[in-house]
Amino acid sequence: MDIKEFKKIEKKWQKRWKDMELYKTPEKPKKKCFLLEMYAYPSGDIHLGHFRNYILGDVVWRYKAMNGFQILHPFGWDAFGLPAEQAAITNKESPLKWTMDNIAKSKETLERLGISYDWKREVATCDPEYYKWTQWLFKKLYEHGLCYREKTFVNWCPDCKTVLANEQVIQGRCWRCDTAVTKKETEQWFIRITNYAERLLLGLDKLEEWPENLKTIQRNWIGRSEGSEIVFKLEKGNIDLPVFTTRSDTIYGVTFIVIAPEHKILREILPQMKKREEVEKYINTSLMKTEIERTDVTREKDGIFTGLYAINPFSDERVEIWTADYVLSTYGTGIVMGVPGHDQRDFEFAQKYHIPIKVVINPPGGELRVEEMEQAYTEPGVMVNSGPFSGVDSTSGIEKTIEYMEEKGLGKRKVTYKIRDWLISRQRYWGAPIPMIHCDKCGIVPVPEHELPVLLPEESKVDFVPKGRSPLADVGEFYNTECPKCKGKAHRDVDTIDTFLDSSWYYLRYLSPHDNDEIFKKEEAEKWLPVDLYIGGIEHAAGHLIYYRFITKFLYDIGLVPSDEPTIKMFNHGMVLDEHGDVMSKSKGNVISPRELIDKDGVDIARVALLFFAPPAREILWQNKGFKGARRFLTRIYTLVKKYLKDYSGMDANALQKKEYEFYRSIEETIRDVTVDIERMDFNTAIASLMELLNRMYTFDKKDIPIFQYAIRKFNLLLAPFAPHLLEELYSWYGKSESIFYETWPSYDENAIKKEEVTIVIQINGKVRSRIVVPANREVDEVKRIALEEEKIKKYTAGKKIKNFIYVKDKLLNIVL
RNA sequence: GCCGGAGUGGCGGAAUAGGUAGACGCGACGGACUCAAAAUCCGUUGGGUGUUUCACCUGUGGGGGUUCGAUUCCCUUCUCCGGCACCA
Repeated sequence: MDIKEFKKIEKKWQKRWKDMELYKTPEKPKKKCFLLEMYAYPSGDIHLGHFRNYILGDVVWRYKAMNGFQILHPFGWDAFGLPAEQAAITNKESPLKWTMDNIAKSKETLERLGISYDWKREVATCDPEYYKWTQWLFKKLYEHGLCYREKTFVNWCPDCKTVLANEQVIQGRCWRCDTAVTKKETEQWFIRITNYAERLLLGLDKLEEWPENLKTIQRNWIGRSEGSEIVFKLEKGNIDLPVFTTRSDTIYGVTFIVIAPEHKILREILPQMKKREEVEKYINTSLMKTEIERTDVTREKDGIFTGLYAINPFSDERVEIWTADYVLSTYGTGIVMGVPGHDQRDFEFAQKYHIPIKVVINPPGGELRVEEMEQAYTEPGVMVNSGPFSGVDSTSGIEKTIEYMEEKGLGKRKVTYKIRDWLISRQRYWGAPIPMIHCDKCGIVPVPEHELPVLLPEESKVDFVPKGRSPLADVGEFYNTECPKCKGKAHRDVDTIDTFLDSSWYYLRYLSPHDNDEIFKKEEAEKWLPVDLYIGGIEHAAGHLIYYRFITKFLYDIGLVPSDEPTIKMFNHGMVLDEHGDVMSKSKGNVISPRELIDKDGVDIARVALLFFAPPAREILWQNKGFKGARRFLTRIYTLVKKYLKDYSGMDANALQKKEYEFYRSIEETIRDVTVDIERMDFNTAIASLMELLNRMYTFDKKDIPIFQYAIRKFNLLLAPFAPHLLEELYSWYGKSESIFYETWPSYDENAIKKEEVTIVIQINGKVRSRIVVPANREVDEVKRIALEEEKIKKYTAGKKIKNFIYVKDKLLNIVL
């Protein structure tokens, strides 16, 4: 079959489907399915990775449709973000136009790919009708005390000239431009996601249909750690120096404490220091360092003694106060107690600076001697030199010291998380403006709801070249405003919202994308939520998918959504790599565009090839050759149907001859296998089963009898989700006028699958020596008797004593000699 | 360093409540069709040995174990990929 024929069919059906509104979301779903794939960032055109993701969803749509589901299958655009602005800076293009052109192009490609989206529900986050509600959501978070402004040291990308959330720093580098991230002290907006840390963690246990590795990434990211906060006191002056520790059993071994260089307390106590200038110098050098330099594990730790002392609340001992940049200001209390005897980092630090080392835990049955120690002893043991706790087992010592400190008011039990509050303001133009107003008199005042959206100023008035402050700061008509409270002079917040807030709730806007009065209709939420299946890449595990869960929990708490988890089943597809296993990228010049593929082979062939290459969860190494198999397969079915399709008015399975009945059985088995495989998203093996059946159809010699027509018809239904255009065409050849996707998915004949004859493997000592064909369901004795009469078996058993028989019914007999 | 995932023919990959390893496809080889080639159709195809329409040996990264029987379970080790990485 000519490729042109495929393309003609493709065009024909894409048009018909559009005309008949095949993908339209039903108003009143009886059996609902909310099917979601991650929306796309419109940078140029859809790429092969997207294509793979979207055909996975498309197969599910078609399968579910044939199983009687009413489906919501929407699509949209993650349309705000830096690349658009970058295009504006480098090519003097309008960010809006750049974005809209890319959306148009990508959308056209998606339509040509025949993906089953209900385009009536399309959303784009840069649309004021959309970002109005992003701003509304920001305000809601603010109203519920989950949004606050704070001046602190934050991640700063010197290239993008904006701050970054923790999730956007990948191994010390900016997620977008790969520049080493530095620290900068500024005032920023944060969202208190840490309030939800515990629930985000516990919720994972209930997500049974989420991949285990994805949940592990989230667990690690949340990083729950149980311990206690112990309050050391500054020796002079009534200042608290709380430390967080998981090892309160080592409290008597503290010989110093370390404060993070950017810690506020350090600045407070600075005036008391004799060596103030040196300490200030150290602090400044630390702050100059990049994230990579500071977190380099191989680097030797350094620090400086402040000259001040603190008091250990357990022992009343005086300990040195140091500052060192290996201590992170954003974790725990930003102050760490140094126990060199029992923590390797503290040990190295103490050795370098000649700080005393104390043994307070002895190994079971042993005794440590400081002079002989070459490293810290970090294992459990017996507490010694620990006042009232001496002799206590160190594991239970943790609990006992906590009880003690709570009783005496020296500290308290504490759970700490690695996850940080979400830094959400960005010093860039192309995003949703933060809907807040700063008034000298009234402070921070939210923009009233009826004034939303706060529109981005026109592009012609904006200078996009980054200056380290938001471009909006220099647009007078945007900046200057009136305070909603006192009506006095005020100014707008000039930052824009992190695009991860846009994407945290986009799935909800699909529920009622054109509603101007509400973020989404509650009754629509009741109808469709939660998402039944969400398909996207694993790279979003510790970013988008955490925010997505978090915002859902928040909206659940304020009564807007019926479930506190957004998605029942999550599926991560693998990446599409080039033939050498490298990521496809423009700079490498190894990009293959979906358009290129479908121009050459047509959509159905490209779909089958991509689906057949590997299981969807695994990565694909691109192979041009692989397409040949898909092309052959689809051509073969086309040719066969064209040649042999006839009228068909049913067939009687019971009247079939033996060979025909076996053919019938193989059809029924294929129905079962394909169904099971699709349910498990094992699309590659589903297609393999269909290939097997097709091979059998080719070699089946009576192509003029009803059973063959039966095979054709079942085959068409089973293949339809994978190659929809072609199968729709073949279906129309039966004289059907409706779409094949209104057909019912075939069920199979249970009785036919039960075999009346089985092949039993005969093993001698676990090695296959022969096979016998017997009627199904035979007992061991009968099989034994037949097996022992086999010539091949006799050869082995002659003169030997048989020790044992292992029989697995209908499968195997193992004779143990 | 810690936590995940994976190692199966020339290649992509099947098969794990332990039970015929290599489904299906690519490639290769042989045959049919053809003046010829392509396409198509029909076969063969893990490696090895032999007396080569058949028989045996060997084989799922390496080593060991449990078992009548291990790609599957356990221990150990190597390699690759991914996540986190001074988190106190």
